[in-house]
Amino acid sequence: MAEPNRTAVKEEFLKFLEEKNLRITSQRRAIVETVFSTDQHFTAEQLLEWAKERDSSVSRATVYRTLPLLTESGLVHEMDFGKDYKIYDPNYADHPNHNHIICDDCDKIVEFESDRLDQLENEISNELGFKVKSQQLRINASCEEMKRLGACKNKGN
Amino acid sequence: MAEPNRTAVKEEFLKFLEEKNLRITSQRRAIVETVFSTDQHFTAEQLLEWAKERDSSVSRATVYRTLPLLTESGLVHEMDFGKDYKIYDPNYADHPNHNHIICDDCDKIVEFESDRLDQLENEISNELGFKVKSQQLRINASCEEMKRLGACKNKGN
DNA sequence: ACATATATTGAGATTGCGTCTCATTAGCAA
DNA sequence: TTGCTAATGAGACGCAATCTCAATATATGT
Repeated sequence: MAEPNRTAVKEEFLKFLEEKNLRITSQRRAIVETVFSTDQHFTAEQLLEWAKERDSSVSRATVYRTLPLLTESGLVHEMDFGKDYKIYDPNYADHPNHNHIICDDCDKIVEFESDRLDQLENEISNELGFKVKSQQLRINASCEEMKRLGACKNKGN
Repeated sequence: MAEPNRTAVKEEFLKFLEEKNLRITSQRRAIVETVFSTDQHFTAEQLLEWAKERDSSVSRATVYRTLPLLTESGLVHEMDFGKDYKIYDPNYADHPNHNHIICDDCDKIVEFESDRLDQLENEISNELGFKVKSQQLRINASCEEMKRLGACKNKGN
């Protein structure tokens, strides 16, 4: 997976701000630069720390105020793995519907996409009278058991 | 959906405690009675309030200490809907694989089960080298949009 | 460039869920 | 009953996230 075109994503977010008549401040610039200069998942507190290195004037309040804008723009995805903090994924623009398998044995997180899954979700939601806005499937799994069966397709760990 | 056999579930949990050499205290009795006397979802704080009505000696600490036992027993399911509190579901013994649609318009939570979904999850996990242990699908949806289309199947609200 | 309207900011107080501490109490087995 | 020790309650604490409000900075029109 090659490094995505980060510049385009950054500009897309600035355009998003403009369209909402929101101002492009130096702090928001620093945050956007930070977010789309990595493809790692991060927490709000991590983002605060990183953004502060870029522009020490960035405050916790601004980070927490900007994150909802980032998720609303559809360029960052907010995830909940059952911890008491949220995790953000800056790769969402490229893979808007990906899901996660968390391995309870080795803590590995594997992402996957599935058109069949998306379609099934839409079907079920429509039947129940809803229109899907977003979805999050989390599968907790075991790789040990697959190793025992000789069917584990994971490399290390 | 008929009222499930609550007495059996309560006893199952007491047996679970016994097997782990844990003591059956009056507070735990009150909590168990409370949990399995409803089929509604609840938060830890709600459970505390309800259990206190039954036995005023039940404290916050004991509720928070008992909830992990309830989930470990498999009789209650802990869920994370992205809020800053967790939600607990006492119907899990009867419907161990159900999923949730949360309506962002009216906050309604609808449960559903789907064999096709379960099967698809198993398929995908196997392909990736994992064995499913548990899963949680959350669909955030809109009923307003369906109403606009005249396709909303929800009654009130 | 400059002035104006107002969106945005930072510092720090505050909220709220959940956890921890520790002295006291109460199950339960012998 | 006794003794061991799991379990308890009250309240302190931790931590992510939100809120307040006076000060500041941005975008727009002139």
